[in-house]
Amino acid sequence: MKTMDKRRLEKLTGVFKALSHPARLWMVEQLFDSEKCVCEFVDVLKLDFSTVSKHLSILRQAHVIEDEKRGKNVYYHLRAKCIPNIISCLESSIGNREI
Amino acid sequence: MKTMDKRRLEKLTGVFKALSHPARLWMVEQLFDSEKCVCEFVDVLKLDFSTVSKHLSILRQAHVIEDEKRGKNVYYHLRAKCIPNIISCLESSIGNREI
DNA sequence: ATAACATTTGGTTATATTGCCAAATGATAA
DNA sequence: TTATCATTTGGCAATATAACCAAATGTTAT
Repeated sequence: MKTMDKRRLEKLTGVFKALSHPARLWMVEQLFDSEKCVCEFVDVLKLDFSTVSKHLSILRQAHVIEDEKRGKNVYYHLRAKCIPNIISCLESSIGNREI
Repeated sequence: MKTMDKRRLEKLTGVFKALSHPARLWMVEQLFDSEKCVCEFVDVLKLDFSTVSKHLSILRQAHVIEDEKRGKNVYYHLRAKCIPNIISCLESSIGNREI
């Protein structure tokens, strides 16, 4: 495992780690077709505003999503455009077969 | 967030969680072109045998890899064949741009 | 300027993950 | 059978993560 490989691995694992929480993955999926503001997530997830904000921050740091302040709100967009494909690929590869 | 969606999300986050550790992701990459036995990973990673075995177990439970006992050894194979594509897709989407 | 709103940050506690060691298992070799 | 080798399992300590609450920030409305 080379040094440069280490940094590459950390970047990649950062993305996977960001996607490895149900609330975060769900929010990412909500961004597939349109931007959302933080409050929209809070309403549905029934988590504290601060909790949702921290989850979004983890996704942003991993470059999965990006934020845009507009008026009083912050809107989040999908940045890593390949994630929809990744999810459907994994679902057909793993999700179908039980056991 | 529907109930069935919840199970789907947990399955998917299980895969992402499995891939979200540098040693595990590295081992998965080693399996891209050929099977490996546990001892081969231990030698390079310099982690305890038991630690490596547990990491592999997490990957197996997530259906990312599968094991095959042969003689004294256990050989691991890649099971989720789309993972090489996923990684290269993420690398071009995220890995290239700094900040 | 002050108030109200949306979001983030800091702090704390509960839970989960990671790593090692030691012991258990399971297969082959002597 | 006994010994040996490869791997897994159980248990423990250190660290990381997730949730909440309270306080801080920044923006718009009055």
